Amino acid sequence: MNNELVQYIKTYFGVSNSEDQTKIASFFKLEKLNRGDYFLKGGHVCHKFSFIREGILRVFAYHNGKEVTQWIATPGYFVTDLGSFIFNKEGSWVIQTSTDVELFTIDRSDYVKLIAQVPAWNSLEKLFLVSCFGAMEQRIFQHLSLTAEERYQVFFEANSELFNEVPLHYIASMLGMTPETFSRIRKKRIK
Amino acid sequence: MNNELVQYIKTYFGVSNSEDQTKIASFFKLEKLNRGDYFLKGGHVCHKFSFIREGILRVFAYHNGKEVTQWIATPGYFVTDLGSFIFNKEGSWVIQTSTDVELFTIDRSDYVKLIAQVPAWNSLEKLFLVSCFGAMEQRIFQHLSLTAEERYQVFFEANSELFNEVPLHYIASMLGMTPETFSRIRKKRIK
DNA sequence: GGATTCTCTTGACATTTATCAAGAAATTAT
DNA sequence: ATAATTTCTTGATAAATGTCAAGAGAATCC
Repeated sequence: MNNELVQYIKTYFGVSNSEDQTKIASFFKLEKLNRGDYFLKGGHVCHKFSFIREGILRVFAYHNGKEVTQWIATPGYFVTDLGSFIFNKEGSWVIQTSTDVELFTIDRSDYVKLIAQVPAWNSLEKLFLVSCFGAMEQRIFQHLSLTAEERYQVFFEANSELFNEVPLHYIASMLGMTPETFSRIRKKRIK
Repeated sequence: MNNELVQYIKTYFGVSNSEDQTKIASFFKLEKLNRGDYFLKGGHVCHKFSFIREGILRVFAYHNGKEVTQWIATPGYFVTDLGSFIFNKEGSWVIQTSTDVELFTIDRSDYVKLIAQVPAWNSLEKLFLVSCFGAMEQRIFQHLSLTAEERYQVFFEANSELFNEVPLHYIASMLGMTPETFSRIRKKRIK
């Protein structure tokens, strides 16, 4: 387990110092959730930051009474409501497991300790956030410059496995189209 | 000048320690650009991070030979190609002034010194990035859940001054619609 | 200050995407 | 196993948005 987590930490934060790796890893605890459980309920403060070892979670919010999927979080990546976790304020998102899930989780009080005990942490986390920032810029750019069909294609090429793992209307929503449009694009592309 | 910059630094990073404020401010230098100048040219590495004292810059990229505006940067905010600046790699964006501009600028070598001399910096910058991260999440959510007209309305309510300061087709592009659609929405709303 | 370019609008029309309704297929619950 | 629910597809139609073309007005250049 620790090796796995250490690997995530290396990948995410580029920690090369092995002492830091071990120290950072020691703050995270294995957490299991059942399918359908909430990682974060609407209107609550998010007190956890987790790497996903196994399983899938969906980040969404309501708009006009409908669920709009903002992101689908998969193994090897992290999950949290970042603003809520860092600033200890009410979250913007609902986060729910879509399958049974295994996480490496740190809660806020341990996170505070981690920052105190690993001086490099803030720098590492900053670099990590800059990477995320760039990914979000690209995602916005796609909405400014691509059609629904092109967004489908780009996403499919990078995430084809996911299409067998979650209801497709989650992906449709995350790409900013209705399930019907999504279905018609698929039909066209399979021919 | 310094007071102004110190104010930005307080606003952005929530620095309360006045010694840090002064120290941070001392690394930034006033830079003036003329209208039409490039802050960052396509394919180059971005070696600056700047607060905007006066004027407007546009962040864009090309798609199918057309300029797509990703962001319009205004006074009181910052401008850079973050991933390029931090990781010293080729930028994703072109950044061009839309008016004459006055900036408080730090270049990469001074940025390295700043990090070394102000221990709190990484932590401050991290918090700043988390805020930006949340803003981008919201922007994506708007593309998933709002129509062009609704995006217009939300943006107009928060940024009405901007509509007198830049060509409207920049704003149209940034909101993910054509200038024609933008124009028709305006017509409808003015009545 | 006249020419040129850029900006914005408008109309006609095409295309994309959403909506509504229905049903088949798959999954889940009892 | 059966029923209930969810997921996915399909068709018909409506609405939103894009494209192309033209022109008026404003800003900019020489």
